[in-house]
Amino acid sequence: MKIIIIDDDSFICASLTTILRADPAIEVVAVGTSGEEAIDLYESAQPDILLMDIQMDGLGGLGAGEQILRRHPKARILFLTTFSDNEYIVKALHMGAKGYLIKQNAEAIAPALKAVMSGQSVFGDEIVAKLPSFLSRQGKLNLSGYNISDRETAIIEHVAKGLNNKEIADSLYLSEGTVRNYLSLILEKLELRDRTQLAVFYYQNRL
Amino acid sequence: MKIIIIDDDSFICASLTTILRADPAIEVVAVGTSGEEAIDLYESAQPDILLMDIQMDGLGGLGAGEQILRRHPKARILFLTTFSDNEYIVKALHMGAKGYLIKQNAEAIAPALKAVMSGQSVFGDEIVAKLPSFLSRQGKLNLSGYNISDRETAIIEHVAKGLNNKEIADSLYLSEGTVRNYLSLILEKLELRDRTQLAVFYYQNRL
DNA sequence: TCTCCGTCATGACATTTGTCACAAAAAATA
DNA sequence: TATTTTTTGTGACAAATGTCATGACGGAGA
Repeated sequence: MKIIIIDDDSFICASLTTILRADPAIEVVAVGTSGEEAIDLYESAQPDILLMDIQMDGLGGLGAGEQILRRHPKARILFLTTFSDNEYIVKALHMGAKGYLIKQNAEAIAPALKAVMSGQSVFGDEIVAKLPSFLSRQGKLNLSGYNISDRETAIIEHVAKGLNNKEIADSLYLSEGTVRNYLSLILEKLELRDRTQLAVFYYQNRL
Repeated sequence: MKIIIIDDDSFICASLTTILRADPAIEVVAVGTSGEEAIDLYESAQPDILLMDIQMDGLGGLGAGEQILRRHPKARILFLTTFSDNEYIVKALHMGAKGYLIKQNAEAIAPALKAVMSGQSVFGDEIVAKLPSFLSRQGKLNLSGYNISDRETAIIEHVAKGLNNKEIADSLYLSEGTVRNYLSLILEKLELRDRTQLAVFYYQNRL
């Protein structure tokens, strides 16, 4: 498979090239040191995978990746990084990158390339470990340990949408006073003070 | 590397075994058809990687994975799935699985196993494509379009912790009245009604 | 059957919250 | 210097919120 390597540190480029050339299945067809170069080289060499540092001067890995993907939506781009920077991870995921690897363990790059070649995406473990903290949507509330009824759960979910007592009452066909009573009970059970703390609790305990 | 295969469909087990045995680097040391069996086999065979269907009767792949990871935090578990179910993806990520593959492309499993063995995590492209929708925005609050000052941002962050006006005032060395005025202004700018809606906004617009 | 529990409700009350008008002090700007 | 703007503050007010006492109703279980 044909690979292009992009890294603004030419020493890293050389190291990667040497390591990858040791694998007969991998052919390094071009090496570059900037995002701009990555775009040109991608056009001319048409590689199977583009292996690119994410932190570079000028356009940077993300910018170059975006432009390449705009022209070639099926491009396989694998980002390399020294540190696992939260912001980059999220942007790379949004962009449609095929992976995000830590430079350190160089011997892991060849297997990663093969996995990408076979249609998967590969992420360094440090990267994956950060993902759960980014996810907050979906999933039910974790109310184990507390004794919360269905009705009460419904109230909690409405509070977490930002509804006031009147709106919750209308929505659930209850009187406003009943909603207030439920809420008072919920707050006591969860050891919270007010509806805002309940909303905070909700969003911090979703999985 | 030593692999255990778990799938409640014994035909799939057989197919996977055949495919993986074709690779000399892979040794299938055990095969099972339930989550309970996975736990026993993991203990007895001590594999490098556990390849397991996520949808099974009884304990299920997630339950078995949780129990195994509790005993062996360094266990490498790779989930297989027929469909990419959102809830499973999120739970698998939280659990600390090393990957999540679609069963369909069977030839991709061996490369994935090698990437996992070398310390990466591997996800099918259909899975990765769903991730961005689970993440919201960047680290800080996305206040573009609104004109929110530093002071106001500080108030917002305190509200999002569940503090009341008095507590915010004490924390920022302001009078309670001032905090109320700021909050009133913030709510107007963000077109929200009360502090609970502000907290909800905060948690839905950050990552 | 009786009791307990969850659901639903009302009224009263104190507190918190959000809004508004107004203004002093400090900082930035002309 | 004169002027705006920003930051901070007060007091008053209505509405929303949270708590409490109290009770009705129905179902599940002892």
